[in-house]
Amino acid sequence: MKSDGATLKIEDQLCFALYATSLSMGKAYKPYLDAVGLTYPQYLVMLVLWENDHQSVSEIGEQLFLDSGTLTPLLKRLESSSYVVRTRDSADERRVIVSLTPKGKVLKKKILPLPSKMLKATQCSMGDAKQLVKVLGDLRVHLLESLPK
Amino acid sequence: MKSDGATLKIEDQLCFALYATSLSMGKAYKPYLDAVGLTYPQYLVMLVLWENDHQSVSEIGEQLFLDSGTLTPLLKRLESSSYVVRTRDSADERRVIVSLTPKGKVLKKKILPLPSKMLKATQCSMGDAKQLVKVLGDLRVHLLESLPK
DNA sequence: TACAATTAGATTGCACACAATTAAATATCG
DNA sequence: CGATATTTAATTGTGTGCAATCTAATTGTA
Repeated sequence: MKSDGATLKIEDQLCFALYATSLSMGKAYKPYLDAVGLTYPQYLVMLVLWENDHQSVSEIGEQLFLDSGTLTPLLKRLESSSYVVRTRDSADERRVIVSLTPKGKVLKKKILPLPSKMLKATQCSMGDAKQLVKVLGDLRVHLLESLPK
Repeated sequence: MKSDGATLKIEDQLCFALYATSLSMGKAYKPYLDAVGLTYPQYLVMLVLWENDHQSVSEIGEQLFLDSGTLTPLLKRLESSSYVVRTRDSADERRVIVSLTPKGKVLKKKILPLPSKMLKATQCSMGDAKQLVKVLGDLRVHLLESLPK
């Protein structure tokens, strides 16, 4: 039980568990999202827009912790799928406003059962899930705080 | 508190928490791994090899839940960084054996303090971390079990 | 021993992530 | 008012992830 070997043991590592579980989550979503032609990050953007339509790229990015290098091509793909439209804000021409199309709004109804289906797949109770969301949220905050500014 | 809106609320979603936390973990590792010229997935491969040198691509993939489409280019980059060498198994020419170079072995000593540094960044106690690793492991198993075979 | 099935990697194509840079528009300050 | 700073996206380049396909090698089996 020397600490060297134990510390590097991959099975014990929280960060690998996070990494692997996150990837498996993406795989679990895939069959459902393939059916409507979305990827998981695209689905997240749709969630953000279903909550509040007409948001700028950076507003969307703040909620998802993604930058424009990721979002710009992703949003263009969502636009070419006719789920959103991108228009310049006439009040501030630097801003691009992303809005749902009718097709994008209709999709919400089709997607509604998905979160509970995924929760079932995790085999977590609602209470377990809520607690885990909190723990993960704290973890994320701590990890981001640890970054050199 | 109608369930429709609540269910789709992104803040409540376990899967988004996993996704965002996993990405932030990668960002937290980055400054340390940049210093030795590794990415996080490359670091995982090195961990696997430090535990057991001389493994095939598929053996590495089983432990990391990654396939050859991901590993082949990643391993080639590790090879061009002189951390590993890839050689055909003469007993079974289909297999490619990945082995540590002296430089790859030396790196282990330099990396040793990293896991405890990252654990500190999470602000989790060792006990918290152990429990979370278990919860995440169960979650991963359940999610992968939910896939249509 | 032929020959079909399986296995192991490599390859290809697409979609993220994200750092770094660029460009345009707006805000601000002297 | 005009130069500078800031803000916002877009662009570029690198590195994963992963499905699908391909090729070569091995295994099983009649």
